[in-house]
Amino acid sequence: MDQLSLTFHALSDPTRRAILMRLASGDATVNELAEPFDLRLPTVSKHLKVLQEASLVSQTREAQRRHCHLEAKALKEVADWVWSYRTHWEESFDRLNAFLGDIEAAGKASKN
Amino acid sequence: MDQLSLTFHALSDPTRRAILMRLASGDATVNELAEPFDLRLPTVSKHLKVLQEASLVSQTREAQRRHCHLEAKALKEVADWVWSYRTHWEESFDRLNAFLGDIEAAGKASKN
DNA sequence: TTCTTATTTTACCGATCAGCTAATTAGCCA
DNA sequence: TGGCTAATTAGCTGATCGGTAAAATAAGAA
Repeated sequence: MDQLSLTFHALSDPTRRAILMRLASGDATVNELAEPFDLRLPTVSKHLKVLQEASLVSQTREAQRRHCHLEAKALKEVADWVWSYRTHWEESFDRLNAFLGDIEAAGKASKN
Repeated sequence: MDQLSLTFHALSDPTRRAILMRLASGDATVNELAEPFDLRLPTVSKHLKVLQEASLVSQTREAQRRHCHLEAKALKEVADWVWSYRTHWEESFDRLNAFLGDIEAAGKASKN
């Protein structure tokens, strides 16, 4: 599978996005990451595996503990991909603005 | 399912991303979209349904034809989400720069 | 009305997904 | 060694996925 598909798939799960958000505030062990969820440890472990395969998270070992770290580079690749569509949402924004402009103009015209 | 999960899931398939890229260059019918792929029409039709449920594509009917249109607003929501992690990839960029700076400094020092 | 074109719906298949429990690995400590 | 803690692996389930063929729907054309 290509990198972008792996990344988008990893991000398509709310639990995995929550894990990323948690890691944005600092590294954490698997147990710490699992704590806020109503999920068994193997489930969280599996989610972490998906995030690692998408290069969104890395782990370093210290004794039995695994310290998980957010790898933002993969997120930047998503940002770059989606950014290439920027002109399209700016276009619709322009069309909306033009439409609202027309309404305003019509409103002013009706007052004269 | 929440909007972001729908959108990320829709984007996790390369065929669907290719469809979006094609639509970025202009509206197209279902048959036109299917043409470059080695896929049956129902398959493409299903992909389009996923994209529509994620609000990434809209359709308007003209006779039998369905004209598909890229809806970039959903992409902007992805951009906004991923943009909130900006500081993290800038951080690692800074760390890389600092590292390269150190190497450069060490190189210059060794020449003296 | 029948034919053709455009597209969706239905029903099926094998693969993958997210969750679970139970068992296993790995490393610390007594 | 044996036990405790941290985490993964193995194996199961039901749901969803991406693909198919075949049938149904919709609307213009003959």
